[in-house]
Amino acid sequence: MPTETSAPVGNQIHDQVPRVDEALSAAEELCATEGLRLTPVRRKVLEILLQEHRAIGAYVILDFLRAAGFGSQPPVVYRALDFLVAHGFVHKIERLNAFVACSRPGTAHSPAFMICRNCDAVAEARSESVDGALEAAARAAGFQVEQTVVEAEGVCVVCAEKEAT
Amino acid sequence: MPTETSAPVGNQIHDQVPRVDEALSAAEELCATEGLRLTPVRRKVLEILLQEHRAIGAYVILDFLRAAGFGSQPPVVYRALDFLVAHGFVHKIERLNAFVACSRPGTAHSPAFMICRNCDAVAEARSESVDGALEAAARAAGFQVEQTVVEAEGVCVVCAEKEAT
DNA sequence: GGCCCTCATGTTATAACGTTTCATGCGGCA
DNA sequence: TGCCGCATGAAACGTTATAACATGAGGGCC
Repeated sequence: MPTETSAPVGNQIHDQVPRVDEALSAAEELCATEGLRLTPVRRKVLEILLQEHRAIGAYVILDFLRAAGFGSQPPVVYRALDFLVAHGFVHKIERLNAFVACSRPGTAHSPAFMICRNCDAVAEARSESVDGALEAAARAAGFQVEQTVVEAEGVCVVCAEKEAT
Repeated sequence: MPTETSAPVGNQIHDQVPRVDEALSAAEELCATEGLRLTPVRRKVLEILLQEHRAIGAYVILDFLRAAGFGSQPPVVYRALDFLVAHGFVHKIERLNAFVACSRPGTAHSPAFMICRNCDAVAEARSESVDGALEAAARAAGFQVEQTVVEAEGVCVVCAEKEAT
């Protein structure tokens, strides 16, 4: 199975659509075993993010919710996002003030992201070594790390090829 | 000379006030040699951030500017911040949507930050090893990194001691 | 001097992101 | 049945950031 870091970033956008249902089912199971409630709004928000497969803003999600007949006030989407982020189904991309579905839910991880400035694709990479380096620097400063934000902005393979022409 | 990573995070807040003028002069020199214009607004914004020595929001800076007789509309402060960030005098802390003076201007670096969730102290750490790890992960994904955001949120030494009591 | 060009600033308005607050409803449980 | 905890609905507001257009200061050039 290819990891996020070994697959070219730009290509991840393809080949994902049929997996949305699968990912939703997995999320439901995960919630069931952990006593969490994947309510209709939460489920819908996760579905939207899985379908987009890129980082989108809260108000874009809100538009989708409205179209699907859910409440359309900001707290609706932010509450759902709070839940999904807290339980690892979704990540926030701080650089973009946007949200993306987690590509490996259920596994504890503090991910690193590669953000293409051209096509907005966001790839989630494993970041063990990054976290290790960060943790070492923190320890030297007497700092206790609780959460990390690691985001790289640049150009994905696909867009780099286009720019080269 | 102690580096940012070897000094305890919470302590950095002290012992910095007398250096504001010094840092401002250094910035002026740097601009002179590079053909950049450190205009009054830009200089004032940098001075404000140097005095605060912690991350503050754009609208807080704007309040200071207003009090100092400068324009008080958002674009005034955002334009100054754009300049200062672009030329490495100031960093944006994405996690906080706030800005902090660079502790090592003039030296090319993509810093890592330690943010205390209790006292809001922000320490700038060197991140060579973090960047290296990130760069390696990116290369494996065919991704060209242009900029990085590395921020750790947690508890600084001083606050950890207080919490322990 | 007069002209033009560039860059910085001033100002109005608006977009985008996020929270507070209070009310409503629904399921579990004593 | 009443109570409680949690999720939702909705109104209002607060915060962060940008677009768009006008004004002005300085520098080079004829």
